[in-house]
Amino acid sequence: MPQGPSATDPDRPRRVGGRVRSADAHKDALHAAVQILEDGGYAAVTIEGVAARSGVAKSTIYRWWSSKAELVMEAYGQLVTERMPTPNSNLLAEDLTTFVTALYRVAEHPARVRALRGLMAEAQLDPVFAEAFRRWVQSRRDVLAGVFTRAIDRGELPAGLDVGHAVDLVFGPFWYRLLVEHLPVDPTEAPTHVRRLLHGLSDATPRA
Amino acid sequence: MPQGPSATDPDRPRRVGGRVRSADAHKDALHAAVQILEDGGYAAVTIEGVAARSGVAKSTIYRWWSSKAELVMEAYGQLVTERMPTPNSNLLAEDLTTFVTALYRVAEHPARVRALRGLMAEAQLDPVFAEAFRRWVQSRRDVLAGVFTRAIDRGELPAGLDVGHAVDLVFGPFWYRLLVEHLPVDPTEAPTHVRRLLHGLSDATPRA
Amino acid sequence: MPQGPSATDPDRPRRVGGRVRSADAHKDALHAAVQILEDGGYAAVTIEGVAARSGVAKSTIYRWWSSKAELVMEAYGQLVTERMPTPNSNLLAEDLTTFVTALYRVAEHPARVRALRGLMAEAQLDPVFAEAFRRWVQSRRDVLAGVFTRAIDRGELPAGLDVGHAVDLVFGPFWYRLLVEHLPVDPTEAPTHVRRLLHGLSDATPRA
Amino acid sequence: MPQGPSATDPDRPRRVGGRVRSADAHKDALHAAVQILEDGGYAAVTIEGVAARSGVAKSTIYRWWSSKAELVMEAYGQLVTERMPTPNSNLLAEDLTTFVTALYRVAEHPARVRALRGLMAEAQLDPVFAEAFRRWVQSRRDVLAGVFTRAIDRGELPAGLDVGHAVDLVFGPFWYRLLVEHLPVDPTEAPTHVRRLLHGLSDATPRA
DNA sequence: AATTAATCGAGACGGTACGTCTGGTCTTAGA
DNA sequence: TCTAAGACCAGACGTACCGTCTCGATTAATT
Repeated sequence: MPQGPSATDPDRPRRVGGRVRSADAHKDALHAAVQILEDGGYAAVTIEGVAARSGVAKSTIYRWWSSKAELVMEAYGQLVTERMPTPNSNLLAEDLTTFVTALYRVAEHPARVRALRGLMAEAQLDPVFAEAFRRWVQSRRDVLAGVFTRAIDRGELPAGLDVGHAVDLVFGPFWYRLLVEHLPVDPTEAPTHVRRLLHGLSDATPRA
Repeated sequence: MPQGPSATDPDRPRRVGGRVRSADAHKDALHAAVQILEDGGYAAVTIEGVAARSGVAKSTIYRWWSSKAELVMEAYGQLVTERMPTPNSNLLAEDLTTFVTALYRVAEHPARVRALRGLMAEAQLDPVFAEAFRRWVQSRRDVLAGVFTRAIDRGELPAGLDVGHAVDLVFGPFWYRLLVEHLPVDPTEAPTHVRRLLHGLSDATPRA
Repeated sequence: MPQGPSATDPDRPRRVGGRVRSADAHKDALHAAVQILEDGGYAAVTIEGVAARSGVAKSTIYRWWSSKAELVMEAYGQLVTERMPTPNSNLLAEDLTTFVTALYRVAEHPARVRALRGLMAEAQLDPVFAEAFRRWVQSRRDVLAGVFTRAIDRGELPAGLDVGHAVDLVFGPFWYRLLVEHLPVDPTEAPTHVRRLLHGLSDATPRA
Repeated sequence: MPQGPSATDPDRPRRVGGRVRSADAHKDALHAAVQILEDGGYAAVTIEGVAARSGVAKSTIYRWWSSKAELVMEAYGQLVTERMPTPNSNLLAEDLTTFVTALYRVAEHPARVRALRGLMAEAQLDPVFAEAFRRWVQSRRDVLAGVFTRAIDRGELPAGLDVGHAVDLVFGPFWYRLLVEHLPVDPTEAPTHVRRLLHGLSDATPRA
């Protein structure tokens, strides 16, 4: 999503003849989707509703996005992604804290939270979309995996570390709170969480 | 959910007059819901379909459950709950390993995984259901929180531990893998995960 | 309906033991039916609604009336019937005018009109009720047929007169206007209508 | 009904874009409605059933007809209408006999009788439909009113004749017998009925 | 006084049909 | 060739009543 012109990029060169692709229709549909999402949450977004609000025909929307999730993903995924840092100091604790703080900050934007939750929901219901969603998630995971790998290279972490599990220990609790809302996601807790992660539950001095 | 007769309990006493509640209808509807869920996933469950398959009238189903999510939740929540242990040895590592292993074993039953994923999805789309779902999740969290609290009492964990976060470090990665399926949930990895949790990512000897 | 104790007569003798029929329940149900009818028209009358409004159980209503039409018929049919005269002067024109005027006066009571129209509608939809309705209609026709027969006996009408058709020429236009409402039913027009009937459309002096 | 393209006319011009109205769907729905009507009577007609039998989607039926009465009216109203003559000899008796005979012949087709009775019933229960029904009835009345008006112009009937009442004296008894079924509607009786109408009940020689 | 029988209310049951809604496909007119 | 409009089939939604059916409680007349 962040890299290169997507298949639905309205500015891509036309192949042969025919009416030129309407950049307005594309933009209008995305805009309407975002508006409805912020107004009424993910469940309120329907292709029908986006078509009505944007003035873009239903069939045109179906031509460019295979489901409302794809549409919302294009509208919001990038938005969420572009603000995430790729920290690279020479200190794991610092890199992690930077990353986790930025991650937790997403929760400060209710519309983005609604979007993320909606996308996760859609991934559960539609296997085809799940595939696209998983790819996006993986791209996010790769960034964090890089942080851990570099720490291993520097000798800050044991060579045998299960990086996949380490990444899950960061994203897992984040998503879990986002989805269940049993506890708030609070950026100020990020440093504490990072320390707990590095030194374990048994460690007596997480605030040292 | 585990405690006391629910509002839909067919055995609750009648208030005054009226035909007695049919335990069969209750049971049949739940059973049909579970069957359809296991056959075709959560999205395949419809009130219409449950009525048709169970022979219970649609109106009867609506009388007792306000949505298919409530219905599936009653059918599956209980099923999942009753298989989860409440470990209570005097060793945290042992209790945790027991709990996490049992938790990860849920992933060995594809139908249950489908159910859990569907319930989580529904919670994202329907705020009313989210409330019920959160209560169920909390009841599961409470069990694990008890394990941690007892460990603190025994001095195995620092008194200042954020128990909520500790619980999230167990359930978060589990749900995350369940929902995204980027990596398998493997019960044999449970001991490793527990050791990582207790001693931190920096610890060099998680397999000690 | 006017003659003899009906099957639903609350005063009929009980066979052996048992709780005595509740006159209140009977009265309350009829009363509620009339109220709903006057509020919202015949289509608004439902057994469910009558039960709710009257506090009489649905099963009790079904015990005494086989359909809402029977119920409305008992509540309204008698009311309509009892006001109709059985004129018997020695002058056909006078008898007819008396009868027709009384008949047309029914239209002055909107609730009775609604009831009659509803009963006629029900008779079209439910063959069983149609039978009962036809009997009631016939009892009304018999009264008028008597008027004509006596006029024939007195020599005021030809012996070969088709009395059935004569009766239809009175009730037919009345019902027709009641049901279609293309023209009002006006008691003051009764004398004119009677004269037209007796002397024919060709007659030049109906107002003589 | 006879004049101009109706709102449900499948041949009316489209405004701008959009898929063209399916004449098949229109025709199939009407056909299924007629079939069900002839099979089981008016009460057996349901939108659900028409949809199932015709293969036309329920939503499509609702797009074009607001109720089953509108649908049946379109299917049957026209059928009944087109067979009715507009007689115009120079003799009232002849015109009337022609008209009444044709009218009474409708009773020879049980399916049409069922349709007419059902439409009349619906008009009693649904005020919106009643309006449409009244318009159709009025168009039928106008034909007969024309017969009377021409007779007045020719001097065959008195100038002061209440034409509305005269029309009622023809249609009233017809509908009354159709709806109550206390006596058959017999086309061979048409001449007698016409003579009675023209010369009055008192006339001794209706068969002259 | 106990028994018996019919009533009453309440309300659950399986059903049918309602009219609405969304989804995804298809077909046209016009740019 | 593409867009916008909008009709089409499909099928689930949640609601309203239907007519039937248990229930426990009540109410006489009969033993």
